[in-house]
Amino acid sequence: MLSKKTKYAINALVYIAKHENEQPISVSRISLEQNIPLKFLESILSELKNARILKSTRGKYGGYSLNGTPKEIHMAKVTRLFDGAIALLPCVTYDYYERCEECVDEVTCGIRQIAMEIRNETVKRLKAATLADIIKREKKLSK
Amino acid sequence: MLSKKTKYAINALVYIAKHENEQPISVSRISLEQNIPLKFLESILSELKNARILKSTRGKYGGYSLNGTPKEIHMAKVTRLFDGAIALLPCVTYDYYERCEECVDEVTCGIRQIAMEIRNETVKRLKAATLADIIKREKKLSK
DNA sequence: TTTATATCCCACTAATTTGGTAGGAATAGT
DNA sequence: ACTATTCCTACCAAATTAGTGGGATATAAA
Repeated sequence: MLSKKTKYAINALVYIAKHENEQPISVSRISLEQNIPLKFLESILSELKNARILKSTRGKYGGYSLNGTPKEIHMAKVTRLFDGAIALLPCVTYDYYERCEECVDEVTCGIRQIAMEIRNETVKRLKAATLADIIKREKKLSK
Repeated sequence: MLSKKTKYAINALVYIAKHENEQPISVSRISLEQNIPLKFLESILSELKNARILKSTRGKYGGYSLNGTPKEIHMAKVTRLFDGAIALLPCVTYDYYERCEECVDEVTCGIRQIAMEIRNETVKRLKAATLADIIKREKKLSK
């Protein structure tokens, strides 16, 4: 399951992407429109900024805007940022590799391949899920 | 990520399946061979029994044996039992359906379809990952 | 220069989940 | 009776998740 943090982050990003012409957008506005607790959202957007997914402008009329196009920002990156590895096992991740403690022999582990196949599929689809793609899907659905 | 409970469960099931001719197998033996804390394993096998994945024999020379063939028992069932829903969002699960609190409108949600596609793929592969399949893969890998 | 509106930053907390442990009752084979 | 087993209930510690609070800092406009 995606954490609330990740879901909030995606909702906020989609909102910002939808209002690209009005950027930057303040935390308080997103909080109101998307029903996300203000201070929590603040910390989320700050993390997104540190990860260079968003950029910020301080002071009056400041706020956040996308650091990149809606086609470049995708769910895999956001998910990894907040929820860590996407794979089912720590031993089949790029970014967060670790041995399985429980594992007697990694090389002959029967579920490792399976976990790897699932990860590949999942990452592929999450990378394809860019903000642009999500917005396109939403438009199609609201027709 | 799979929880330790799920991984322990799968390891234990694979072990039992591998020793089908010597069944029933005691908790203490599996605990020793698979390096799983005894009391924790006890509770895991008990849950597997309540879910009718294992069956038990009490008393001396008792233990656990598979309730079904190694081809019938698969990772999807075990994962769901211990970790709950497999999907990324609560609104795209069969067994554990719940609205996303964060969601403004489920029908036009752009990431719901994506989550559904990923779930379908993942469940398909986890269902294919039967004990028989896992053991076959292990044999292949140890050659 | 003051004021209003922003982000930034650091510390704290409450609730939930995860990964166990402890102790003893019930059961069955020898 | 003895011994090895599952069964059952309660408890517990650590980690993670989902936040909150308070104030410093920056910037545009009046």
